[in-house]
Amino acid sequence: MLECIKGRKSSREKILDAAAELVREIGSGRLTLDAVAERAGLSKGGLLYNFKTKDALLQAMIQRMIDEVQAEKEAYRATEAPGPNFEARLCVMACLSMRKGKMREVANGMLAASAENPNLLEPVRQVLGTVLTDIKQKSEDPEAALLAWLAVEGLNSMAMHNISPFSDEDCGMIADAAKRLLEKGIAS
Amino acid sequence: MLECIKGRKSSREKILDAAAELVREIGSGRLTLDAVAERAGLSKGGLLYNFKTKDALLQAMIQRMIDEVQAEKEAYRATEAPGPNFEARLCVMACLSMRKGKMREVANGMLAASAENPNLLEPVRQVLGTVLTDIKQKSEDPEAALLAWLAVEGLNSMAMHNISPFSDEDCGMIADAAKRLLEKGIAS
DNA sequence: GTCTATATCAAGATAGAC
DNA sequence: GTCTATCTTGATATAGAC
Repeated sequence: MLECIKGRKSSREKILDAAAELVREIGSGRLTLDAVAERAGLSKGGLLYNFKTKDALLQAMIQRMIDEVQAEKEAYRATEAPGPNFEARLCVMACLSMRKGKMREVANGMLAASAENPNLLEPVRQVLGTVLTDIKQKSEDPEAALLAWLAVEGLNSMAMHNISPFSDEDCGMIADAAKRLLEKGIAS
Repeated sequence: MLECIKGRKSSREKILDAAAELVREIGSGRLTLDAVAERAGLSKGGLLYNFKTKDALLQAMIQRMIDEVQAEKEAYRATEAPGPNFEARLCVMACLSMRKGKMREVANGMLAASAENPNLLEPVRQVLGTVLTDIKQKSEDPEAALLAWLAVEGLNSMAMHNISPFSDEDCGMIADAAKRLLEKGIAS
């Protein structure tokens, strides 16, 4: 949060980027400090100065993912037009934004943490719990809202594991369908 | 397929069960041959007689998962009442059945393979591709069908990573909502 | 703040006895 | 078909120089 005075990214950011990139390339369980250090352009010593242990690195990857999604959601809160199932719509939009740009890589932190030490996912657990109660309480149609949210989570999960069979057009169509479901609900 | 003459499970089955169990307990990236051997009740030598390499074990875990889901789907094909989006309904039902019993553990094979060697997920990729074209072609309402399928996949993904915030009642409600979406479609 | 060197340990795989 | 070594590699983490 404080690192942006210089034009260059801080070492921490470069390291987190490198780690997230590597997960997809070599597998979440093969993420080694050596590989991260090389990709980030410093030595293992330099890496371990920034993150005392591998768990600390993974924890930071998780936290960054959570922060980015949260920020994305709040950005949509400011720009989205009001309407039914507003809170769920924000979640869906934020999830969908994980398909593009840096966010896509950032999500790999979850895979890496899950592989190494499932306990590190505790913060994610908590966020999902909050989102669930939020959607349940604030939605005009909670069932449609949960289906839409889960659908984009499913989409993201497949993308994260690199097994998504969906083309970009498919994804656009699904995104539209999810938004329509949020607006109109399930037919009766 | 041929191992069921004796009352006992074959060694291969015991090994696959042990491996699937361990993934959730210690993390997909920490799955070691030693741990699997101990849990399965044999030595590492015995384990490596059954599976020449760790990749072979992971590949077998993946294949078993695919086979079980496929079998579940075909079982539903025989018993489910006909109706709209029939093919999608089978997929949704099969996915939902992964929440119970042995199936739940079996799905962990995907995590283990993803951690160790993402290429091992290729069979999963192919199955998902087939399911997608199937649902697209055979559904009266492809958009509703895809949303319902993705929603239960999202549910499974969270369960697989042990980050699901959904209670059993939640899951029942979501399952019902997904089925209703398949029957009635999105409101217009 | 980053580097090299190294200690320590765990994991996959092999060989051969039973 | 299963067991007990053992080989070899690679990965985390530490210590201390620059």
